Amino acid sequence: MKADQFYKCLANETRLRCLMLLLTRDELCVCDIADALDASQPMTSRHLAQLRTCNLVSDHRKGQWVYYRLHAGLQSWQREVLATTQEGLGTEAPYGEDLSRLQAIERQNRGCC
Amino acid sequence: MKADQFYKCLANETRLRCLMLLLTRDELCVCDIADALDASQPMTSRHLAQLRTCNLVSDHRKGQWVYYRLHAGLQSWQREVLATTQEGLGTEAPYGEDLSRLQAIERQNRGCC
DNA sequence: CCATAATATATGATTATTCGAATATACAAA
DNA sequence: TTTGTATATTCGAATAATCATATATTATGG
Repeated sequence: MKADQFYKCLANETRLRCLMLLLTRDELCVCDIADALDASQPMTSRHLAQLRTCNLVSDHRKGQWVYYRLHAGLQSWQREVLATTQEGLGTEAPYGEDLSRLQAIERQNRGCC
Repeated sequence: MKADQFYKCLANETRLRCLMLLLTRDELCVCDIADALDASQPMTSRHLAQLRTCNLVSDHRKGQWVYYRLHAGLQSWQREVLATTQEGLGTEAPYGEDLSRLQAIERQNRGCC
């Protein structure tokens, strides 16, 4: 993938928020991501699909849920860029809040969604 | 600056090429950048102006030339992202070629432009 | 099979980005 | 002041991205 294409994927707050969340977990289902972002399901799905198309994330269905994770084939410098971003952003809005909401969701969910 | 805004600046090959070149030098004038990129002067200028507006680079005039450099106020994680990108891209096209052309230009220039 | 939940995609409107071409400005040297 | 070189800006057209809404699709439970 070309570098500017990679950065185009990061150049949208919704997608960046998805990626920051995925960086903290092995995998996440769409509904939890949407809830954590406090965003609509279609919007969340569309941006995840775009990340999938660009091979930044991969997905797999488990029953009625679809789980996304960072793509295993990400180049190491790309993964490093994402990690650096997360450290740099720290608990800044809205990224910190997303993580708090995700944790609250996970406490509620004794299963999923 | 918001993170997605930062990445919007990197999401264009011309701007990314400019930044990669600036990362290797203390400062560069517009004409040398344009020549190194083998791009038109207006296009180079427009993208540098955009980077300036977003505070990724700063400029100063020295006689008839305008020099650009990475902005001193860049957050450290942003500078790290740029450095990681450069390492990751290595000598990939067109970034490697840009640097070769720049070096050729610098050998010719006993002064500037 | 039916109803429902989770997810994906399509549609249409709006806005943003990009580029080339043309023009403008700033400075230097003659 | 004129000429030339360096740089910036503006304009219009083409393309791309974004969002909200509506509709499909897929799987689960009854």
